[in-house]
Amino acid sequence: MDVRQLRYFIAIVEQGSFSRAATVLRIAQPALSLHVRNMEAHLGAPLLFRSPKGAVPTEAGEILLRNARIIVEQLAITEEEIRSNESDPRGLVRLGLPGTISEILSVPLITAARQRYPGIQLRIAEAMSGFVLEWMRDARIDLAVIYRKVSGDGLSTEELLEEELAFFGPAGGLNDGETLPAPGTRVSLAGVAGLPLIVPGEDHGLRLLLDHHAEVAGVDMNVAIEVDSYTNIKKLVAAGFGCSVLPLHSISGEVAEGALQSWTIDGPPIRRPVHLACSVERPMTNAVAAIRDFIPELVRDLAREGAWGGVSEPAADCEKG
Amino acid sequence: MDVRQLRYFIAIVEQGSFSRAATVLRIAQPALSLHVRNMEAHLGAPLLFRSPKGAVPTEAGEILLRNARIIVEQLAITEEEIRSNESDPRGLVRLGLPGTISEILSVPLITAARQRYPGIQLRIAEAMSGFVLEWMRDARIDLAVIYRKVSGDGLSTEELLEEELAFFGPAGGLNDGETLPAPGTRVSLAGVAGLPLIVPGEDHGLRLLLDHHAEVAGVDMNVAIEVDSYTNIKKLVAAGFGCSVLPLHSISGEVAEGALQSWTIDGPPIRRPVHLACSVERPMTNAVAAIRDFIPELVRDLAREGAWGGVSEPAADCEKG
DNA sequence: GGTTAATATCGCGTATTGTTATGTCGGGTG
DNA sequence: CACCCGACATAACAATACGCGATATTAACC
Repeated sequence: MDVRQLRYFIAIVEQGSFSRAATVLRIAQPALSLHVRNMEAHLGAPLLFRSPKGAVPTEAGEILLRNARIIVEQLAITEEEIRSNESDPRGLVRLGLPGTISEILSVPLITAARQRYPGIQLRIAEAMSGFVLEWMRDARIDLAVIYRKVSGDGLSTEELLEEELAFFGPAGGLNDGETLPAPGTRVSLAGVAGLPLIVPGEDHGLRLLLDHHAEVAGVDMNVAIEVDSYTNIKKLVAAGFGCSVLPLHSISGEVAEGALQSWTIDGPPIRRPVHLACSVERPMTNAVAAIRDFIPELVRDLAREGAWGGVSEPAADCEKG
Repeated sequence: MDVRQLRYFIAIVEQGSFSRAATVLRIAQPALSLHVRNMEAHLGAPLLFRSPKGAVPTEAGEILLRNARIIVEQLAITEEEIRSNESDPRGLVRLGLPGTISEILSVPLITAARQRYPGIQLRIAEAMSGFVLEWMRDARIDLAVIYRKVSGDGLSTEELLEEELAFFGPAGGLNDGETLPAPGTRVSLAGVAGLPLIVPGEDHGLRLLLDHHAEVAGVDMNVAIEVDSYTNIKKLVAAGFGCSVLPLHSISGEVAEGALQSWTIDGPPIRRPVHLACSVERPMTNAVAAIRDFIPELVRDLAREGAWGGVSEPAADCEKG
């Protein structure tokens, strides 16, 4: 049996007549005769009692009618459910962020997402870029913001922007008396590499980036302290134990407060891309897809407002489907 | 959406692959591609996540799958329900019978019907033929056994048999001393009309029949007592207050017990047809139809066994559908 | 880099579905 | 009582959908 036949049957019973149902259904009356006849043949029982005044359901017809209504209704509900799920996604979205990104993105994202997608529950996990990527591979999170482009391995990334890293030091000068560059001047990598540096450990993306730039520039870095936390790096720098390199936006607060001072690095700027990663091998819930599409928008807005120190809005290259 | 598409979709998900589902469904794989694509276009959402390893449902697909299973199941249940209802009718069947018929038919009918159609509940109402017909018109009963042929008025009748009426009197002779015919002899209507008669009132089918026969034979009936109950007629006759005319079978018990004696009426036999009436304008439940078809069979069997004094098995003429 | 195994696309034949025209049957009406 | 009308049934034909086979495309695997 076919739902179309069920619909037709319901219409006939509701109209009490083949011909009236035909006009309502905008088809010709013989089509209904045929359909009912086929159904009756299929079920081996008369469904409608025809009379010159119209048609009324037989006992079998009553049974069919009762069930047909349920089935047709169920179908409509199903379509509605799917459609509403498309237009108004709901469910949990787990997002992994590195600390510096979280610091600037978490609050705007949560507030904006809650407003735009009330049905979506965001769970943000904060960790270093490497861990975030690992979680992503383990499917412990649905989306990740990381500092590298990843392709293959079931992941796909979309570049959000490129952050420019800034060299910064304590506003009050270094504890060991070494002189810092004059405020507002441009500094060269070679000129500051000799200052005591507070940087993350060697398996960190930022450290690798700095090492790479130092190598290209042919200078040795004077690594004074290795700390695996952006907050602690900033605190140690503010306390005068050395200088460091971090995204501009993550130190702008302390700079404004007068705890830190920063210099623009001369020569090739040290930049790192910020990517949004999503799984390409698992089907994504609509909630995840909504957030995935929402984050780049939000980041663009933040960058435009100047809230994000980064630059360069790249073209999207994340396969979305 | 179409149930066929739902079935196909379920098969694809269960098989985890378009092509495997195609072989299971015994259709070509491109057909499945098309169907899924149509469904996705219709719903405005991807349903399956295709990969070189097969296909898994997306979020929308999961919703659809869950509902599709229910719908397909519901359809199967519906068909099953209708079919089982056809093969094993159940429900209430209200049957109206005149007293003399009930006396012979009720017990065999109830026992036989209960065995053959365990799902059917028989409710037998007993009343004089005229009342039974009235109930039938008021749709207070589904089937009626009556003594006349009825056509039109939304009713249709099937003749079950023709009862032959017998003249009978008290075995011990009449109270007033009038002489009864010799046992075993044939009597003429004219010869017995003068005896005191105990008959039903004038609006009774049996009384009308007797009046008609008396008129045709040109004799006057000596109506001694009018009683509207077959049982009471028999009791009064047995008590010697007069003679009467009733169907042979309804007095055979008392004749055998020696309470009554009966004579065959010479000349044109007094007969009345027994009809089974059913509504032709209301659709009949299968239970009613089953009993309607069952009663003639049973009556035939009873007549064959001799349990029914009637004769003449007519051809069925009741429209059955 | 070729092979394999999966889905997507295309063109065509056929079966299903719907339409128009006509038939049949009952009931109501002059 | 004949007539007409309204309702369902039937038949021949047209449009659409469906399924098939061949082939393209893609990603994974060796």
